[in-house]
Amino acid sequence: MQQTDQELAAVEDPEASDAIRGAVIGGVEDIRRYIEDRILDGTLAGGARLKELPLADRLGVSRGIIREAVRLLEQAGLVTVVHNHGVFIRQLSLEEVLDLYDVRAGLARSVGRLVATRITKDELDELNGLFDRMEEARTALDADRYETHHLEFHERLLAYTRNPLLISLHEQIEKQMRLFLCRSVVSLARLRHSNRYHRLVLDAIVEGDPEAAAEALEKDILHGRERVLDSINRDPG
Amino acid sequence: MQQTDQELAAVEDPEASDAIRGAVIGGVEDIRRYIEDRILDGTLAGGARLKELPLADRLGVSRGIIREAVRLLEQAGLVTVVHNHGVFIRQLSLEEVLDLYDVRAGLARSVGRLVATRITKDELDELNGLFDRMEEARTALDADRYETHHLEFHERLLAYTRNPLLISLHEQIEKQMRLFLCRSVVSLARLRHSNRYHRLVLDAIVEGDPEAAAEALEKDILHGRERVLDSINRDPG
DNA sequence: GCTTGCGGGATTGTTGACACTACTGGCCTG
DNA sequence: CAGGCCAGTAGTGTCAACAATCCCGCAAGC
Repeated sequence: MQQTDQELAAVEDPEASDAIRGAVIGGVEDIRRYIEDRILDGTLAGGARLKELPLADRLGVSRGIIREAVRLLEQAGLVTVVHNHGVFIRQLSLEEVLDLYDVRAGLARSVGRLVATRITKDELDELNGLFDRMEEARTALDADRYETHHLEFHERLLAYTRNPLLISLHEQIEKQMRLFLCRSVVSLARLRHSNRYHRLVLDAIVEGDPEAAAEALEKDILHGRERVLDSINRDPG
Repeated sequence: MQQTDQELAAVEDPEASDAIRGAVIGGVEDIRRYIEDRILDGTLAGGARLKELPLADRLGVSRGIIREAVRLLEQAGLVTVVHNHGVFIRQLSLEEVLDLYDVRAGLARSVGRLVATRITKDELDELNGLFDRMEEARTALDADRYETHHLEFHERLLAYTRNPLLISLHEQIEKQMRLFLCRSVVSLARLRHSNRYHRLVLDAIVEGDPEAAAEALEKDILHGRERVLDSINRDPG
């Protein structure tokens, strides 16, 4: 809405119509989400083949719908389609995972820069509250609760950038990462060191220093990248 | 190829099969490229409606193929699909374009960091050659030739990161940007200032300083963002 | 014994038709 | 004359069937 002087466009405006409808969508998107969920929860393991007919049968829809949903997932990097052969759940090599981290590091930097610029007082309070709860969980060595708050922390951070594309890309990258490690193993070592960068991020935001916030978030991701490398070197395969 | 000790995988390996086939693909991908080209060259203007049946008829394929290609384009952010209403060429608001720049700035940073780390001597020579040719064109005020070399410069830079995901995302972002400004207007002002950051990038790479290279490339993009804002403010609408 | 050619079965690629929805224009009514 | 109702039509959503391709197993030949 709130666009008043742009109605001169001869072309139709999809947004307006979408606002009216929008509620009851159904169809391809549902199927996509179903398959995606099955991939992310490990039901469909990496490398597994996805047969269209059984899946269509199981979900009570036609193969056409499945194929459309698969194209979405292909573009999102969750499956690989081989012509005349089938669709396979994507399996990431170590190299590809490291590539993911490198991309995510850049995105994290944008997140830091934007959040520090755009955050409101209330939102900052929210982040501070989450940080405190993380500290609590950390000192109590409660990995599960720490992880819950940690996820929430990053989710909020992302939302406060107010950049839908950034949010969308970040989610896409994170989904691909989950292809590699279905359940993020929260090591105690990670628990011990993790909050350091979050403190830096919050400090930078309070100071209104976008560069420092960006730096801290980027380093956080690159630190995670090194951790993956280390864990692989220590335990190959 | 060159993967010798990973043949133990019980699951099928789509990559290997893809290498064998791969040459003659045809099908959805061709259709996708056709539509994409028509969008990027302005034949299909932003906001225009894309009717499946005429398009399928024109290209001599069925509507199913079109629909699959459209899903690809939807995920790539080039079209918007409104349920029961149609598919529209995406039209970017100024805000969305600025969001694109913010994301691209982060990606550019990753590019700089990786290139400075991984580039070879020959590749650096290649970049230096391109830079010199850009300087030539710049002093001659030959905007077209400058733009050609400029595009090549960034393309090479991107390739030298050796990060396929980064390359793919960058291309995706750039395609979306072209939705906004079909023909990038090369102003003389831009011509005058543009090579500064490229010099910084090359210097940083020579010095083997990833941080500086990342910084220069990020600033280059953010500079472009400001330029867009200025040009809009100067010439609204 | 190993390779090579060849059906058989399964799965993907593609198509045309049917069902449903939303817009369009005219008509009827107040 | 204005406003709303109602077919008609264009276009999308969905489906089931047909055609093409590939993998697997088997048998024949060297």
